Amino acid sequence: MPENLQLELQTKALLSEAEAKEVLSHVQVKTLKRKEFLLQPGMVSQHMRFIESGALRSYTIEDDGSEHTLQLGVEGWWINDLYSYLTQQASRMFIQATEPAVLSLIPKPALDVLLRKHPGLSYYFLDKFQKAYVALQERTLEQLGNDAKDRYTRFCEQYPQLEQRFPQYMVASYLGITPEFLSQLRSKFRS
Amino acid sequence: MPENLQLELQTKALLSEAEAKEVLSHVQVKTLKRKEFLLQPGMVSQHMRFIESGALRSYTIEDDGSEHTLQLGVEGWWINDLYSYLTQQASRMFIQATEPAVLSLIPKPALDVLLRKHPGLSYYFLDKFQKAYVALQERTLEQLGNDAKDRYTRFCEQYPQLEQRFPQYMVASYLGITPEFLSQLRSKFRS
DNA sequence: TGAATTTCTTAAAGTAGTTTAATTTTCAGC
DNA sequence: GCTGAAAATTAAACTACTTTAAGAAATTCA
Repeated sequence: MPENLQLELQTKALLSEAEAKEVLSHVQVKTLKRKEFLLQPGMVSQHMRFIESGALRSYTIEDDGSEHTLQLGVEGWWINDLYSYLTQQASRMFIQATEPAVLSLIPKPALDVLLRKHPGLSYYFLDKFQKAYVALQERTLEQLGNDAKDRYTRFCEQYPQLEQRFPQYMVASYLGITPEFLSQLRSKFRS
Repeated sequence: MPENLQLELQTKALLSEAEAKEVLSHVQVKTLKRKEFLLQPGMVSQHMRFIESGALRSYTIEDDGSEHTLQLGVEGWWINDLYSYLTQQASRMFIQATEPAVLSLIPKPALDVLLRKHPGLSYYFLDKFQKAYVALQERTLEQLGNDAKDRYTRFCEQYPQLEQRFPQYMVASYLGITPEFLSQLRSKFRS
């Protein structure tokens, strides 16, 4: 079933078919209905999670009830609370399916062993982790320096597939603006 | 000379005195005058950099001339462009001394070897890296969710030593507001 | 297919933060 | 201790974004 993960491992992590199959032998497949949760506050993230199909969002809820979107992800992406996964501490995040989704989960203990065994896999995850860090740094600088219109246009350029796929209010929450203001921006943008 | 680094390695990375001395044998000491640069755009970060004494700031300059502060650091902290260091790509950042400073530099090739040799050192840097990631994530959520006043008060709580030590306009640029507005916030805060 | 729910839009009034500009204060370095 | 430069303050006018509210459009799933 985890065909997309196998493809990813062979083409991106440069594993042989046999190596990829070995990784897949540890994988649990998880199916989520729309609105179902993959992770909730208080839980510890026990797996690396690859999206085979569907779409998910990770977000926090503040004391005042406001939601802040950390990540939007679709098939072919990894989604996780890396903090909770790496430190094995309780998460403060929700990860929820925004469309029916199928995920491949690699349990941390199994992955830790596999990483030592297959250098290609280590490099792949090291690279993913570095890219996650850099993307976060970019986002921090973006928020410091640019107004909402610029942030939105760059978001559309950078992630054209996401802008179509997620409700506007989630995109607004990712960008740090209200859905009403995003709606205004979009209508100005069209004319 | 690198006494603070030795202390850090022995108490935080839990290295023996002999191990710490081995690390120190690879260290270059660099002295910076106020306003001197440790890193500039286009350069590749070749070292892990520990602040023995003094204070530094890392920041970018946008096309429109505006500055955005990524990190403020004082003695006992590490400061770097991790992206450039890890990927060995050209940096887009400035790192500048805001006070006369002394740094201990560990060249990347030497550190890569040391990390394999001393597990304590690996765990120490893995932990540092995870914390850097988490701090960045916190900052992203902070900026999405809180207004300037809240961000400033939390900054003061979290880093009381920094608020005193750096010019206000750098703190403002770290928080993503103008120095004028930070000045207003501060005067409201006092009364 | 149709009803219920969720999402999006529009607009007016309000607010948080910026800009500009002039003045004062602080501080580095001789 | 002086001096020039850098940093901080203040205030008024302005703008980007939020809030509130109400109606329209789209989507889900029974």
